[in-house]
Amino acid sequence: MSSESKLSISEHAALKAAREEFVSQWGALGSQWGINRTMAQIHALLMTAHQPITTDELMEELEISRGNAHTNVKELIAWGLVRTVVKRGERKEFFEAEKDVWEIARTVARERKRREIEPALGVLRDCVEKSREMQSTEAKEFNKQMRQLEEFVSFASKVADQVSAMKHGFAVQLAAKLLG
Amino acid sequence: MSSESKLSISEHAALKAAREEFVSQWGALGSQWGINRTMAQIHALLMTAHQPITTDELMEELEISRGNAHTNVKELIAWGLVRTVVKRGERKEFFEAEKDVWEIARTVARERKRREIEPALGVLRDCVEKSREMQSTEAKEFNKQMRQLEEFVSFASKVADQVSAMKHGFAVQLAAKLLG
DNA sequence: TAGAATTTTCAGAATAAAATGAAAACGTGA
DNA sequence: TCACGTTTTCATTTTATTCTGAAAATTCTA
Repeated sequence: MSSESKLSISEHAALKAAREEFVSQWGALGSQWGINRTMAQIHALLMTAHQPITTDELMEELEISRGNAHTNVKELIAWGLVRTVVKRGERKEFFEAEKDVWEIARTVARERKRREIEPALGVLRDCVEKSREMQSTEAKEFNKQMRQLEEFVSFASKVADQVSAMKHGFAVQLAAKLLG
Repeated sequence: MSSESKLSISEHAALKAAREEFVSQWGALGSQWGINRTMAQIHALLMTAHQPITTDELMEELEISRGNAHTNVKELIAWGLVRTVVKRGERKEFFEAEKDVWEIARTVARERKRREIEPALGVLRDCVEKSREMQSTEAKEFNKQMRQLEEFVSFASKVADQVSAMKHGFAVQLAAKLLG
């Protein structure tokens, strides 16, 4: 065995270890957000895969059941972060993740806006509306607080729109500006 | 009973209802994030309170136990969103929330950076480091992906810094610009 | 410093979320 | 249409999180 192939072997093992570290840590971080651990792990695995992966491979890599793998892959597809790939001559479905980080950011911005910001805006607008005509000091304070919160969440909503409409190049520019 | 005081009474009830709606919905929204329902509800209650509130009042308003109220108030204090108020002649502690929305945003930006962004950056830097010298195509792909993610999370970190250093007035300007 | 008021802790109970695995449904080629 | 490989569903189990309530610790007052 040549020294080069020895290197290859240890490098292969080290890469596998690094990737496993990423998958596992990313899963832990995900659950600190509202994201379920398995979903985050599957996403991490697919983001760092060099080729599309089947449900069976996910099950094996993460040591999870078929139902779990299936549900979470479908959830990632619903988010728009993963897509199905059909390979000719193969009956199984393969999955691959979007790898472009800015594309991922845009997708997440769009989805979080839809799932989190918009419902919050609804609640706030409702509260503003309900307390609009009230006369007491307390009611006026409440109305003011609700209006301020609404204004802020509305701002967040616009930011999400801007981000999700942002072209890759412009994002890089903006990043450079901010980081410089 | 004058018509004015009748109005007051129904207005009072309507305000109470609106506030309860806000507290309950805000709690539900919070749990969609990584935030526990009770903590979000306490925060909502304190944000819309016209005066500081005791643990016993929280317990009564939200129908929760002392332990629960205590733990979550302390957690809000740890986030920097709530502070203790001592009233002369009172042995009980009172709590009040920061009400300025931009101040809240700055605090949340600072804390989320510390709790979520920085650990993520740690993981990514570790993965970049570990795969830096590897030779195989797969390893190079992995390293590239990790570098791109690191760059992005680093950007998010800078944004968080900017926001948490932002003066109130500047935030309003920026908002106007973006909303216009 | 006793003792009363208040805060804090934490073991156990209750609840919510996630995972399993097997059955059902689906789709395809013979 | 049948048989087989695959995907999907979902009742049940497991795990994780949150909550309770009472005891312990702390703080204040007289």
